[in-house]
Amino acid sequence: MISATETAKDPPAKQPRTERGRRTRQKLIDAAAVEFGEKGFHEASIIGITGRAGTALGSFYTYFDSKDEIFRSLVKELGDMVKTRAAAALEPEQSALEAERAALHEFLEFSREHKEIYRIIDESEFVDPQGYRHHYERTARRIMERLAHGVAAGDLRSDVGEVEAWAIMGMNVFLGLRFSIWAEDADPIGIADTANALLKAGISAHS
Amino acid sequence: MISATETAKDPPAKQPRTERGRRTRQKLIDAAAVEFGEKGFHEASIIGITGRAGTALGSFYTYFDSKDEIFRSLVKELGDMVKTRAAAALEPEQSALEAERAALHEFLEFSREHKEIYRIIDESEFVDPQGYRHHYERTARRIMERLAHGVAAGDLRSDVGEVEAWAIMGMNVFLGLRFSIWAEDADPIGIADTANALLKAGISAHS
Amino acid sequence: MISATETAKDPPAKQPRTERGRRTRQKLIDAAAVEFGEKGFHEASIIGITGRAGTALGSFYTYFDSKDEIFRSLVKELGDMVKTRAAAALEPEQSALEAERAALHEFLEFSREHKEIYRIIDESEFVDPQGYRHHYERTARRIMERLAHGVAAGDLRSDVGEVEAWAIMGMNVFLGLRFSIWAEDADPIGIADTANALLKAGISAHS
Amino acid sequence: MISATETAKDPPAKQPRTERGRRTRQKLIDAAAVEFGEKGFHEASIIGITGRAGTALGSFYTYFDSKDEIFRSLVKELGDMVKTRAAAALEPEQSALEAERAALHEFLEFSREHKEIYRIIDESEFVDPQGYRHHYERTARRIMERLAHGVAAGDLRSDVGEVEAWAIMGMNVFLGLRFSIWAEDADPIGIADTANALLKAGISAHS
DNA sequence: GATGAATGAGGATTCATTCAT
DNA sequence: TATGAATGAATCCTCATTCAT
Repeated sequence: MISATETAKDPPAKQPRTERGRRTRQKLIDAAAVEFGEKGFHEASIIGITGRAGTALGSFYTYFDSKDEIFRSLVKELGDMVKTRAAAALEPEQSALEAERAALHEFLEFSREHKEIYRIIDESEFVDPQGYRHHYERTARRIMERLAHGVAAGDLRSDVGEVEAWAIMGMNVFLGLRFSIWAEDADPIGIADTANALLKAGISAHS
Repeated sequence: MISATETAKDPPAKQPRTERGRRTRQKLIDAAAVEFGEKGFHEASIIGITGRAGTALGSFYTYFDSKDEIFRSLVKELGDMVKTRAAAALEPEQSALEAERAALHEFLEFSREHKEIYRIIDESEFVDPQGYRHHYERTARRIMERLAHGVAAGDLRSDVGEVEAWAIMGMNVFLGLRFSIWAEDADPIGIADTANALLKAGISAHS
Repeated sequence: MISATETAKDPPAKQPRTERGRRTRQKLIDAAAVEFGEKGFHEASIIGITGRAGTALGSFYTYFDSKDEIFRSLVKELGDMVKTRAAAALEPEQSALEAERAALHEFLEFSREHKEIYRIIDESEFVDPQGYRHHYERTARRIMERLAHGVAAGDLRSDVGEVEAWAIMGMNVFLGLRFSIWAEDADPIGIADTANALLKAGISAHS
Repeated sequence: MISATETAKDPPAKQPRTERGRRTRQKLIDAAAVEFGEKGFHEASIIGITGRAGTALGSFYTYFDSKDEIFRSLVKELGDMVKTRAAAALEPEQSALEAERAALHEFLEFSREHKEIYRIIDESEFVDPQGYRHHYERTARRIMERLAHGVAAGDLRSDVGEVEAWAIMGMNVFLGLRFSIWAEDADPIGIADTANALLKAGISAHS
């Protein structure tokens, strides 16, 4: 149902062969994150990227085949960062609900540090549809795995599954949009607690 | 879920004076929905739109000032449709939870009929950022109003508020993405029921 | 052996729909002949072509999809011109040898008027290999047909065929290069007579 | 037919000092023959050449000043090869016609072994126009000298001269194109015989 | 109103050549 | 000598928009 593996073949790409090359490539990726985050894919320009990176225009093509390719690299890198950050926030003995609270909290913090992530992931729907879909499917899968653990541990209702995973992901994404990107007018911990209360017992008065 | 976005000042636009003109204009709007939905804003072209509409390139500018303008018109039109549909699905005597279930169910059905809506609303983030933000803020506000009703009626916990509204909107949007746009491998009624159970009592085993 | 037909499908191309458009297109073709003849394909530029044609850069793309395409159109046009001119020079009652003399003479004259033809046909070997091959194969075929007539009429030896056709074409092309393109230091009529004497009786002293 | 083109001043070029260097240089020349023959001058790239040669990009400039220079070196090398081959095919006591037959036959064989020669010589028209012209003028001169010998020996008509030399060169080049490069569907000996019969007595039935 | 030709700013991309290691 | 990263000039092509008919 949900694709089971990371894309088999990362494009072989032009991998730098020296340390100096590796550094230049990274400068370009970082610059691209800023440029794309600020202007969006279509308004962004290679000149803008290399300008920010402090390299010559041509150097871009030493490391990337095209504007599309660096964008895709960026989407993947951001996805990896989210995954890493989320994983780091989890602790072995946590209950399923505590894990979701920690994951959301971490995501809210991460989004505040990397505001560009929303525009880049959102725009990947048009620039790199496969990467876009992959991003959300892998994220949903991670949530499902956590939920499955919770079910196995007896923390969660036994019928909890994919629908709940996508619902949780949607909650998280929109809470990030509202409280990390558009305004920081509420404490991430409070948001995470509130959302967690919803998950724990719903919103009904007579639970 | 996805509602009309009225940009502050609706420029009076070039209104057709004759019936023939009105028909030509509508043909262009319909063609634009297909073109934008299929290709996204930037890949779409005026030629593509007029080609589908069966009019000459120049005729486009008889009715619209720019590519941006027809895009915004389209967003507005789609928003109006959803608004109408959503309103029709609600019933006066419904409880707050029943209203949310009905709203989600209707949205899932609508999304299946108008798959282009996701791409168009999503892309408005880049084409008409103000409209994009406005769209979600107003939708969240509408949900908040329903929740407030529920609180007043004693159906919902008294601390339910903005965070829950955004969480619900996020759930709905992502459930639509997964189960209406990407695949129709589950029954909208079942999805709506499952999501509603989450809202009602959470996912914990010991509620 | 030698392909029997003109290429089935001339690319549909962007045909002008008005008289004005037809004129603009022709201005571009004429300008391209000069530009390509002067600079060669790779040094030539679209700006150079539109500059000579007196049109805007973008107008080029109203009529041609690419630099390659106009080049190919040109190769074809030149090939057609050669064919037309050669045909016009032939007369019904001519003997085979007289026909060859007339064809060579006409070609020498034509080459003097259209010196760009050599560079363009020659460069088509690299830009439009199919067109290049097609050009010489169709020319050889025409010569073969004339020779076959001559054989049938009893003017020529009965074993005359494809080898002789290619030999004659080669003679003509190189005589044109030497006496029409590089220098006009001899009279086309004299050249044609001399070459025709070779065809008639060879160069041996004891024929 | 295709002979060495010595551009007025052979720049001393970067001669390798060591045996290892000499070998690297030769690897580059060989690789260039393949690359240019396959892609033509403009489509060929230095990276393509060094890739085939198995050297680093930068090493190219240790041995050649530019892409043009290696191209010219290649033309010269090919020319030297043909010159050697042609000379070896001629014999002292041959009649003028026999010499032409032997020269054509040898050229047809050589072209089959070195199909790249056509593309490289042809493209020199654009890359090294002086060399191109020089090449054919010198080849024509060589044929003229052979013809002059034949006239002196009484083998050939006394009015045979430059026109016939260019005609013969053209025949040979186009027979090579047709029967060595494009297809090998006929025996070089047969071709040479047929062409020689034309030279000997023409194509007329009543010679 | 309808038509389609004309316009030109704007940007991605290539690749020969230079240079630091 | 060998290596491969860095450079940037050069140009093709797109397409929204304007305009003449």
